Amino acid sequence: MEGLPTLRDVARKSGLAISTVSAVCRGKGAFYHISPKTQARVLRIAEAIGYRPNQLAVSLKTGVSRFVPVLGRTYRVPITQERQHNIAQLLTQQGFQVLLYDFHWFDRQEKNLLASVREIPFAGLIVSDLNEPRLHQELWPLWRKVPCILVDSGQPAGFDHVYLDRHQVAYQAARHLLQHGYQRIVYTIPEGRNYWLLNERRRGFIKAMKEFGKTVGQENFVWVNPKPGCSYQLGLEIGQKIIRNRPEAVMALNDQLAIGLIRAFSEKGLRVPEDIAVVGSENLPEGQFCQVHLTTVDFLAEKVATEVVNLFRKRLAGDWSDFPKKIVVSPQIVVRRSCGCLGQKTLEVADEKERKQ
Amino acid sequence: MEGLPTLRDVARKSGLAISTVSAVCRGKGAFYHISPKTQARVLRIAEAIGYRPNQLAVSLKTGVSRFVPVLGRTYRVPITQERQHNIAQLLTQQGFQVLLYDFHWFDRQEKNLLASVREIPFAGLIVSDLNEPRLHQELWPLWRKVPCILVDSGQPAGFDHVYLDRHQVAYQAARHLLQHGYQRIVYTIPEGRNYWLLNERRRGFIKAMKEFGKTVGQENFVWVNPKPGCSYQLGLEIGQKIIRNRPEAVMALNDQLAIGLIRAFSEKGLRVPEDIAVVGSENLPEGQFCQVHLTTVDFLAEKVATEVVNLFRKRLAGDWSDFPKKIVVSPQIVVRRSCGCLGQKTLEVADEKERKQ
DNA sequence: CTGAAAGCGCTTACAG
DNA sequence: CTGAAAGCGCTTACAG
Repeated sequence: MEGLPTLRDVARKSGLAISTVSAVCRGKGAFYHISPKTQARVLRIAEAIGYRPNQLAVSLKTGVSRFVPVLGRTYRVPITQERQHNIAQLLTQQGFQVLLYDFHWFDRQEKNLLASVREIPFAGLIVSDLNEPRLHQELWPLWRKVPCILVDSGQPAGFDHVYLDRHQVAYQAARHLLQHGYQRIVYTIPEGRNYWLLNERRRGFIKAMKEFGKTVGQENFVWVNPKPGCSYQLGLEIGQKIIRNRPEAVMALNDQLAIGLIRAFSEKGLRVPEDIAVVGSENLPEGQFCQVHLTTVDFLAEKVATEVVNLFRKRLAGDWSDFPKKIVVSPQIVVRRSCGCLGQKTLEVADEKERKQ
Repeated sequence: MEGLPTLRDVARKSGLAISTVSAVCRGKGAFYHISPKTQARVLRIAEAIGYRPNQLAVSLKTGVSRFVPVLGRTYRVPITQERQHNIAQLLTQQGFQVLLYDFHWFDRQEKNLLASVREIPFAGLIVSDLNEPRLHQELWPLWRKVPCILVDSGQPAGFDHVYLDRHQVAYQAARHLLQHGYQRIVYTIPEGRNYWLLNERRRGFIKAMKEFGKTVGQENFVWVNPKPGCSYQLGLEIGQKIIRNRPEAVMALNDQLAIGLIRAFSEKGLRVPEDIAVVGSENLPEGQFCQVHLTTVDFLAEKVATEVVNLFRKRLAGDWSDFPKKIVVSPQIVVRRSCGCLGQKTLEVADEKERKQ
């Protein structure tokens, strides 16, 4: 830190007062009627010695911070990485300083994380993937009328929340399968976990099944225990087990798991989608490039990120009129080959027919 | 930011002077002979009103910053994400505030990135994946006797540099193939790029080939154009093309590409490794779980991250005795099934035999 | 048009 | 043991 040029250095070099130089550097030269000649000289000197305002001092003085901690759970989870990346990019491009934290670094010590975050005055907070309601409480001491946007985080009371509609994820996938005549459908779902976004998936699945006159029981779920970075292999393992029960279609928790499933089925001589269909969710790039191109439900990370940052800026601008707000982003099914449909157009026609019957 | 409790609030509540409270909060109570009773009272009050020292003010006053910008190129590149994650975790756990930047956000406007970084006084800098020598120059104005550790970044003059040995990556992979009798080996290498780490790979490849009495020509390279997130499919495409020339073994630029290759070969009825061998590099989790478990060269992201952070802290502690230092981390071959070896032990025996001949 | 002065929240000698 | 004072680098009325 030592030796960075300061406003005083520029003032001394230019023979002007600090306040004059400050005004020019902030672009307020015209406002203070400082002559263009003087302004140009100041700017030239500042440039020459490499002066940049010290944001720490600026923040301290003005009480306005540009720091935005972005907390999430991204380790080896491509879809959350993608979203986090998009959020950070938007914030950075808009002049914020992004402090990135991963819950994975703290391992059940989220309090340490939050304590560390509290030491720097921030413009606001973005918190993703916080499913445990008890942790929502922890956020309160951090949060004093400064924007705090939760993302994909259960049902936080008294917080703005932007999330991707998991009910729709499951509903769209199941409906798509049912429309194509698949009857015995199973859904791979993490076991022993019970958070809201997951329940939403279950509910969406059940709703679609009911609409097609089917009941849902234990036999429609396959309990899995996903670990970061290993979804693909989990799909392989689960796929081998599932085969015994001969379902007609599988809804995978995510794309990597789906790709693993497809692999497992092929190895056992089953054809996808003729013998068994697979639908993923997330829409990662690899889904376009596996052996059977994956039909999946796009999580629209970029759209979610945009909504998050827009809401964040709205709050920062002082508009709390609709607080607390829920923004629900609807996912979008992407039809490729893994469930035997013929393309979106054809699908819609089939859909129409079905309704008329 | 408004309304955060300050030292003054604690002082007023406790009826003590600000400096006394400050001493206690910094754990310097004993040093100043402040009575335990007083200390306990101060701490209790601070806790009660949720006081935390404002790091911006602390930095400004002491001239010591805990901010560490970590720059890199991680978008949809699992291996750099892994390394970045490890570095950020170590730094955060050691009390630094990590500012994460991705070159991808700036798209040829790295100057904007650096300008933004310069506005906050930092403890030091970690810069990864900066292969263009012209950009090394840009770092100089940022860097005034504050640690700046480059990672996997070409051959920066006058900077500390920690990198994974790409020469070894290619050498180990090629040698492994040659030891198993594979003759016609091709290496998939990005085309139209010419940076040092890539050249190191070429050199390592050539060295191994020479050691086995083989010459290397254009026919030993397959030029590819990798895009983030699409390596898997690139492998599929390239695999289909490569088949025409019937090589016996392929060294893939990375694991995802390797997995794609294996897929492509299988689809054409070639058996891996009986008909054609594939070696990856990076050692991502998925390599353990693809159809043929991938033999690959581990990039040891965690080890690299540890070296980076250790060197960073050494510099921060004022020890510049060995500056500028190069730390070269050697990768490690991970033998699985995709090149037909029988396991590390057997391999080494084969190796010995070969040398004796 | 320009400059002197106060103060953001803290730490650090230094005086009592 | 405790407190008054200066100052980190900046911004912002306000006086000239």
